[in-house]
Amino acid sequence: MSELERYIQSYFGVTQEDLALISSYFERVTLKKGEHYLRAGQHADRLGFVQSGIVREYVQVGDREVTKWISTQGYFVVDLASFLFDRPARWNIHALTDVELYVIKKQRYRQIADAVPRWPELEKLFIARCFTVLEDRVVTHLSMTAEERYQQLFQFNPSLFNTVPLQYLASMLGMTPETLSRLRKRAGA
Amino acid sequence: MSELERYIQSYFGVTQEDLALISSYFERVTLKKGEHYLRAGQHADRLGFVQSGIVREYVQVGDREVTKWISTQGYFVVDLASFLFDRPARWNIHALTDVELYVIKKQRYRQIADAVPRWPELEKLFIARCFTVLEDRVVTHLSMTAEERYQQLFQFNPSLFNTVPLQYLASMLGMTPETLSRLRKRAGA
DNA sequence: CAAACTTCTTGATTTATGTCAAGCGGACGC
DNA sequence: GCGTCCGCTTGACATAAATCAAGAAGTTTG
Repeated sequence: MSELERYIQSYFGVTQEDLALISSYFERVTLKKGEHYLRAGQHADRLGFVQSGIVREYVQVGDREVTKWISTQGYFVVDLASFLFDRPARWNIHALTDVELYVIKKQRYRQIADAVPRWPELEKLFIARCFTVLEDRVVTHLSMTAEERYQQLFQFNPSLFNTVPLQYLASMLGMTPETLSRLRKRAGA
Repeated sequence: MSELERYIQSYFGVTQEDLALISSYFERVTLKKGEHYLRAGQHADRLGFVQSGIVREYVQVGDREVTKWISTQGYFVVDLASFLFDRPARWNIHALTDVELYVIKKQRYRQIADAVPRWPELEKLFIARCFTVLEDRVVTHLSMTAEERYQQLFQFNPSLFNTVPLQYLASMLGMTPETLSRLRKRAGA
């Protein structure tokens, strides 16, 4: 059972047959460190699942890059607005390490619904979960200081701070690299 | 055609028959100014649609209230995690004016899917739209100053600043009432 | 292996925003 | 109509975080 299948199983709770069917629709894609999987302005016509490696989603704002999210094993990577609504992608998606993905094209993705009748319902629940995670993230920014946001992320996933360049974590937390560096020093002391 | 029907029509593009059917599942509820529609910890077993009036969604954080969103005509109000996943509500939902809602109970809501086969798909797309709006809101907090966030909201919906107490808008924008007051003064001058 | 980049840290300083406190003014009840 | 309350503004000050600049540490490249 691949990581993808394990993930679909745990989140969507489908049968073994459906599981094999769904995962057969994906194809394996590898990215070299530094390679782009998607660039803003393109059409995101495929959905990726991170099997291994680290992927960064960012948006160019003026002369700086704002990291929206870092995806590691078990995350899907996509520009959802582009994928579902055929709009130009807003996010750049970029490999921070060598990456293995399972990827499904939009056209094939649509066929899942035919093969698995409950799929739209499962998919709805999945997206709703993502929505509620983002709701929390917004509240985080409305109610916490930079230090509290750092502490929260560190407690949730300390290993990120070994594996991901700190400048990207700082951006994702909404602070400068200098500030993150100082918070880390303070927390460590 | 009610505002609710117009809204469902424009977003979900269903037939006249489906439209009438769906809207018949809702019932009209009114709230007095200051009344709570939902309190954190309760189970949100109903979904509301704002027909008129202004509704505030907030969360208690320590000794202060953080306003997550202000809903006016055309918005749905619900704690989605509670409604879909039967978890205790995290948001308080509170009438800032007298409010007219159309409300549907979860049990009846489930019946829509039986009556309108395309419903799970439509619902998925609707939630996905909400998700992408929140994605933008997160990026807003990662990349903009308090002043830029104020400008953005003011340009998007200036009338909010006449109709909603500024303290709540300040909270929703992630700043103090004093800061919002000063930004408004500066922008006006 | 050394040079050239990156990335991170650290210090000095500036700026944006928060906090505290006082006062103004409109809305509401009596 | 007058006091009271509530929401907003304003000022003085404190603090968090950004910016600018330099240097250290680690990595990649030739």
